[in-house]
Amino acid sequence: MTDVARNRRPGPRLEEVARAAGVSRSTVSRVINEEPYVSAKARDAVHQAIGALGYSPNQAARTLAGNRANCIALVVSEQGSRVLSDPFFAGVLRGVHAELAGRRVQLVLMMTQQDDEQDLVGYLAGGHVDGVLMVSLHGQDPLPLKLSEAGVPIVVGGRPLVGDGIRYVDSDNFNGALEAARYLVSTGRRRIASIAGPRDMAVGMDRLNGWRRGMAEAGLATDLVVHADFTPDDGAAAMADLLAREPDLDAVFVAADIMALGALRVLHNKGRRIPDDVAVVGFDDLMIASTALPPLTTVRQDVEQLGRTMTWCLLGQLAGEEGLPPSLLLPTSLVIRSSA
Amino acid sequence: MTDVARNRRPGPRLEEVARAAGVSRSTVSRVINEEPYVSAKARDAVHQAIGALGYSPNQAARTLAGNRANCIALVVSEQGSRVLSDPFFAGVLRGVHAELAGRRVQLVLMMTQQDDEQDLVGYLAGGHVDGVLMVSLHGQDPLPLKLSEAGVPIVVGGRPLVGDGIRYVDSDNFNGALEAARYLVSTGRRRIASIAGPRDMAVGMDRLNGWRRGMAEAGLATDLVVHADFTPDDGAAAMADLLAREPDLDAVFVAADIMALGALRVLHNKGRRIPDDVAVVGFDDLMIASTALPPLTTVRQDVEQLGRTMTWCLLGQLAGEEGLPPSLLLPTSLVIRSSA
DNA sequence: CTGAAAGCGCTTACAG
DNA sequence: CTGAAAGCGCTTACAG
Repeated sequence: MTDVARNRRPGPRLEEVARAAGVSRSTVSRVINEEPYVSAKARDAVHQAIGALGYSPNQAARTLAGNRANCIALVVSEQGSRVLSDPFFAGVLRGVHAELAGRRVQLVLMMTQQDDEQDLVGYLAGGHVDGVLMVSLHGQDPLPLKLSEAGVPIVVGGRPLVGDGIRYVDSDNFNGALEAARYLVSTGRRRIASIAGPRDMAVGMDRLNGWRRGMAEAGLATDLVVHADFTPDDGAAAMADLLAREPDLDAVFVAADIMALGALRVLHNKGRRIPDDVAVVGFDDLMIASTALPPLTTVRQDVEQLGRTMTWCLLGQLAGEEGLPPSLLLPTSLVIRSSA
Repeated sequence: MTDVARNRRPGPRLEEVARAAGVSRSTVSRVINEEPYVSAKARDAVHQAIGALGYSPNQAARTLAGNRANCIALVVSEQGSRVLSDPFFAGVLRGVHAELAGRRVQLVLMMTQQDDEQDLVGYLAGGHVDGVLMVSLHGQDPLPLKLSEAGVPIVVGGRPLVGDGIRYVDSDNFNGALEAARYLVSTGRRRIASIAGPRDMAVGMDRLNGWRRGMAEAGLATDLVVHADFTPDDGAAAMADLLAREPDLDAVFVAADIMALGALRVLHNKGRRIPDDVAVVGFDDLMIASTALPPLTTVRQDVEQLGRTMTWCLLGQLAGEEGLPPSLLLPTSLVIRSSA
């Protein structure tokens, strides 16, 4: 602390750019913020000065003066802290980042804990961020609604189960599951089970309903359903359960690849040939789907695109754009491999 | 823009806290920053006022006035944009976040692109962040060295191959691989191969060298080595290669679970029983290790702890703590399942 | 232990 | 299209 200069942020200031370009600070600011009503001559001079000096604006000062945070938060509602290793989250993050590239918007990552939710709402509503992207694996999460009520612009990844007006982007889980069901029917399967996701998650219910619709179209029964968590072990337990109830089932639609992994193991251990005896279709198209034994037929969702679209929606909202869709569903596609 | 009040950050200011507590702004600031030389009476009054008003300080103003960013960057050097879905990255991120909890330090996520590296160095060295955590999967990456030379405090996750003075935290890959090798030897294996990682990554070389040392200890040959990328397909190709060269190999140490997945598939397809004919040991202990067929014996590294430790190192450095270790290796442990 | 005052580096009406 | 000036909300020597 003896050397004050060392504590000072290095680099030129807007002031110096103005001097070098022969204009006022106001004009430099306008150029930087790409405002209209700047002469081409002034603009060029400023750009050149910025380049020559290597100027980069102080974000804190911009935020303080502009009453804009230049920052959005990605909030992950953490269930047992396993979210981050989820490929879904990773894909969304990748998409968010890609969409933000080149914009002067920073991404701050926040995770909710059970106890600090009120703090988090206070923080996010307190102007530290301009808007919020949220990935909530748990549909009942009250946080999106609270933030929305607090006036924070928010876009949720995955349909929330509570809060009607909340903008979200999701994969079209219903139609993805419907397509999977139709495919199984088209290949001659008749006794088709489903390992569904949790009841408190929209993704679980939407995929279940899509499968149900497909069964109904074909006049097939929908009694063979077991709900399970999105883990291999739960998928395995569910598969064992289904086989005990109906040894003659000839297909199973598993609402997530990660559960399908467990289901494949159980089918293999019980001596069922895949797909000869039992056809298996998963959902998500994780990397592990293609390396499973046998390679898994599955419904592909593009989670990176989901992240990009969420970000696009939020930025549009922040820019005051008109006519943005309230919510969006992204198409899925069936990837046929060996398991069905 | 007609309603100016709407554009103003909501909530009370430090000024109001000072008034409510009956002290000056300076004193409130000191309390907030936990500085010494504040009377207990003043401290209590301030805390009470903060609570009553629901005050939360404006980070931008703190940053601007304090010449401190209150923010660290997590930089991910992106190779083909597949990094984010890597469980390694996810675990590190979780650890970083956990270690940051409760501190008034924000985490900004940045990804390097090929073309903007100079911009990134400029940005990170420009005082926008106080320090940098970096996860570079590619050991030759010049970025850590450049940042270090630019005076940016940095801690790297995973040993960098260039830049001697750079502080890093890594798992003890050498000893983990050594333990794996010793275990295979102890179970009577004699013709032991290894699928090694890429040569340009420290993690690849360290695990290879650990295995070599274990072989040397037992007087066994180290000729059966194939280098491969950390993907299931590359692991599969490497396994096929090894079997072609030495049909009688009785064990293989695979330097990453994700490659082991492919190796298991090839061994299975070629009719080798695991572990009866060929024992397989992986590295990492990913979730997929326990659900592989058969469940994979592997060397566990605690990547979340890696993230926590990186963060701890960086924060200590920023706080000017003395006697911090230059770099750290975290212990690994062998997890014995069915494959070996 | 405490307060008055300067200053961090921008943006933004306002007046021209 | 442009500039002078006020102000964003804090921190930090400085003086006491």
